[in-house]
This record gives sequence, C-alpha cells and structure tokens, in this order.
Amino acid sequence: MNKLQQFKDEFVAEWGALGPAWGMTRTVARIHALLMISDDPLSTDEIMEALSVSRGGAHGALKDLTAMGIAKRGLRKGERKETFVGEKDPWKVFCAIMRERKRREVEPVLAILDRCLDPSNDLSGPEAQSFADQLRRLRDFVGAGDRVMEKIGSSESGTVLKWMMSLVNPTR
Amino acid sequence: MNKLQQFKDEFVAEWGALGPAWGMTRTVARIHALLMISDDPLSTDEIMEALSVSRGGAHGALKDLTAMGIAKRGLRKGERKETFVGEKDPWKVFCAIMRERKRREVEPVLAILDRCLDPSNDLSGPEAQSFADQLRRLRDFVGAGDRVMEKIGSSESGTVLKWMMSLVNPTR
DNA sequence: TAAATTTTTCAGAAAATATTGAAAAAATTC
DNA sequence: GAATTTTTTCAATATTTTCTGAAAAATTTA
Repeated sequence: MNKLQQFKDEFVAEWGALGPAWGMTRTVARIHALLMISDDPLSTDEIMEALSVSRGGAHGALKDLTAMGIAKRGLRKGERKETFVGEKDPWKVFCAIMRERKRREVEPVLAILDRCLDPSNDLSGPEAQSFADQLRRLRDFVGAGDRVMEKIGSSESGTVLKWMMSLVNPTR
Repeated sequence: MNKLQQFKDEFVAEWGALGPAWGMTRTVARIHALLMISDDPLSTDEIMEALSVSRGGAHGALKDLTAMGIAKRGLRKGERKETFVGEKDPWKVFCAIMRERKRREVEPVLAILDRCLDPSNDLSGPEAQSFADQLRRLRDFVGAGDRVMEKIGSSESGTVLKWMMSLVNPTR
C-alpha cells in the first residue's frame, strides 16, 4: 500500500468521522469524501470495495448524496453500471448542505413556533403573555435565519464568497 | 392541566426533538427550551420534576448549557440549592451555538486538512497532485468559514443582525 | 467535626441510529 | 420473453449514543 493511498484513506476516515456532526451518517460522509478525491466516476461496486460497505449501505448513501445535489450520476464510456461523480467545488457543496439543513433543521422550527403562536390559541394572563413574547422573539430570529439560508442556498458560489469575505474583511 | 401548560409542554417537546440536528441531545434541548420560557430561575430538582429526567441527566445537560453560555447559575433569595436561568436573547443563543459548532465541527476539519496537506508528506505524481489540489480547495473554503464563524461567535448581537439583514435585503 | 444536604460521577441499561445482506423488483441483453 | 445483470428494499443485527440511578465526593450547616 503506497503512501498516497494511506493519506487518501486517512482523509476518508476522518471526514467520515465528522459526518454525524454535519447531519450525515458516517457512510454518507465517507462516500462523499471518496468521491471528492476521485478523478473519475465510481460505480457502486467500486465504492463498496474501496470502503468495505454493504451494497444496501452504499446504495442508500448515494441516494442521499444525489438527492442533496452533492453527487451526480456519471458516465463511463461503454459501461452499463451506474457510476457517480462528486461535486468538487466546496462552495457548491456548502450551498447544497445549506439547503438540506434549512429544510431539515430550520423549517420545522418555524412550523412549531407558528403553531404555538397561532392567534386562535387565545391564551390570556401575564404568564401566557411572557410565553408568547419569548416565542415571538424566537420566531423573528429564526425567520431571519431562514431567509439568509434561502439566499445562500440558492446563490451562485461567487456571490456567497463575496458576502463571506465582506463579513471577515469589511474594510479591504 | 391548563391550556397554557399544554402549549409549553408541546414547545419543550418539539424543541427537544430538534436538538439532535443542532448538535445537542434531546435532554439538553428540552432543558434549554424550558429555561427559555421560564420567568424565574429553576433548580435541578424542579427541572427533573418538570421534564421527568434523571438527576444525572439534568446535571450533565445543565453542565453543557452553562459551558456553552446558554444558561447561567441564577439566584433565588434565601435558597441553598443551585438554580439556573436560560439566555433569552435568540441572537446570543445563536452566537453561543456558533462558537460551539465552530469548535466541535469546523476546527477538527481544519486540523485534518492541514495534516494531510503537510509539505513534509512530499507526495509526488499526477494523482497526488490532484488529491492535494482538492484538499487545498477544501482548506481555503473551510478556513474562510472558520473566520466567519469566529467573527459571528464573538460579535455583539446587534452587529450580526445588521450583517444578516444586509445579506437578505442588500438594497434597502 | 459530625450530620445533613447538594452536586458530581460513572457503570450499566435503554433508546436511537446506522448497517448488513439476502431477497424482490426493475432494467437490460440476447 | 427468458436469462442475466443491476438496483432497490427492508427485516434483522450491530453499533453508537444517551439516560438512569445509586454511590461517592463535595459542600454547607449545626
């Protein structure tokens, strides 16, 4: 086993270990890592082989990744099997993750807050007052976050880059 | 059981269910929710009682929340037991979560990328070239994200608010 | 400093989540 | 349209993560 392969394996393993913190399973994150550093499209069997993952696991992970737009079906001349290529541009990966997290993590919060704040609940009394006040504060904030994520998730990577840079280096 | 209490319970349950997606356990998120809608400081026993959580669970969760700066030790006149108050300002909560996620989720990625990119690895060949190129793209991106999170995590809430608004409504 | 109260720890139990692998379904070829 | 190959599904298993509760440590009171 050569040195380059060792580093690739290490990168895949470490990236995979971080997956759970980013809302993916370890398998999804490992496959994502493998595809990012692959120059060519890979078939399900090659991925299974490279990462010692079951067929079902590889299949499900690839389904997730393509659904998020982080992997796409690729083509290898004269082959029948499906192959996959990973998105290599980190900004595009980021926007895809943003869209996914907005959908899974922010929108449900909004829905809950709106349900609790529904005027037809007509609660009264000072305690209800302060409960509703806090909920409204949260609702305002999460609503703003949602709009920011919407903007980022649907933007060109160049635009996001500019925004982020202006955030970090406002004067330059 | 009155109606207000029902809504509070629902809010706590739903907020808790979202915890895992935001990098907290369900228990941590439920206690966070409870503290956010409590007008007064709560003792560990009251929290255990209100949420049917074990002493160990409540203790660990409060430890996490105070470490993140989302809850603080509170005071109730003439009492010996410790009590806790939750941070109510959503922007402050957000900044705290940002700091935590930067620390737990972004910094480790940077460390991995830097380790793989260490010049002393001296890998050569075109395959190593393209591997290193991809890693550098990732490193540049994650580095920028890290700086943005640093900025947000250490900023006043008013400042972040302005930034976010300029992101959503650039022309206004 | 002994008794009472409160906080902390941590091994084991429980719950939640991810993965396997074999069988079914679908697609392709001959 | 039957055989072959490939993709998909899903019940069972394995793993990881979280939670409990009782015991130990620390703190406070008397």
